[in-house]
Amino acid sequence: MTTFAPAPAGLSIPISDDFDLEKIFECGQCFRWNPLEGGYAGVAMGRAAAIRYEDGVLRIIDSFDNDEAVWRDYFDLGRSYASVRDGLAQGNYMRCAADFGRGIRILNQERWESLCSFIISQCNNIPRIKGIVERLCEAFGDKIDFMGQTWYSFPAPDRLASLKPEDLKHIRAGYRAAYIISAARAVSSGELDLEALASADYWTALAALKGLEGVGDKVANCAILFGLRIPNAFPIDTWMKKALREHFEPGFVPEMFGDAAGLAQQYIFYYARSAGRAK
DNA sequence: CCCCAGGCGGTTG
DNA sequence: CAACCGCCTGGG
Repeated sequence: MTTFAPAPAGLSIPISDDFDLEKIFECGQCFRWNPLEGGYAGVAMGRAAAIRYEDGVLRIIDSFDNDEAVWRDYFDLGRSYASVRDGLAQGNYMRCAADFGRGIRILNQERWESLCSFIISQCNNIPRIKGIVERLCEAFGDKIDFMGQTWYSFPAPDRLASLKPEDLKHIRAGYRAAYIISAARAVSSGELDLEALASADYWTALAALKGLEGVGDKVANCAILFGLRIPNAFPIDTWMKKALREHFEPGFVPEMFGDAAGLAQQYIFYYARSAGRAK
């Protein structure tokens, strides 16, 4: 410990790759970030944080230790998105989608939070998903004091495993409450090892996750892409179905994108959804 | 009132 | 196999 080096107030990380904070937080991959003063504020990895991006510099101040490595990993800064995007921009439709989604990055989110959040997402709209997730965190997460406010971490599976569906009544998750608890129990007991699955191959992870109640192809692929960080997962929801039907050959398989499939999915999804909303 | 919203699981033809 | 339907809840 040196006496002359003041503790940094926060992080300043210069970025030269694709990076658009609004697209990253609004493209539907995460549910706990909200706009604040030209940037975003929220909670990830047990840290409340305020984040902004201006003039090519990512500025972060968090409630814990401002560990640059943690946030570099979260924003996937070790991967060059510009070059992957360039490779995906083939054919008119994919070129448009990739251009439109330029700046999206796939966040490396916590495994359990990602799985649980996408269980909640099924047959639901984003404002309501965010509401349910926030109520879940307020009720069962740990308090975090930050910027004069109280924030809450995402509750660990152990915390939820002992609950009964009635205990989640006020969360207003509806029929998904039972799914949340049974998934929490599977993770908490070690029956489902998310850490191990992260180093497994895609098909192994898919089969294991689909063994959970209330987890089918869509939810499993989201958890694999965003939580297990397996890059070739390809979640197909109603928007993706429509886009694939209208703009791809009937014999399309996501494997044709290889390890860039997950990012391709994000570009297609973000593009299709924005077009659908504009109508 | 109806319908839909980033599904899943069980049943039926 | 495909098609259908109920499930909780909230918003348009």
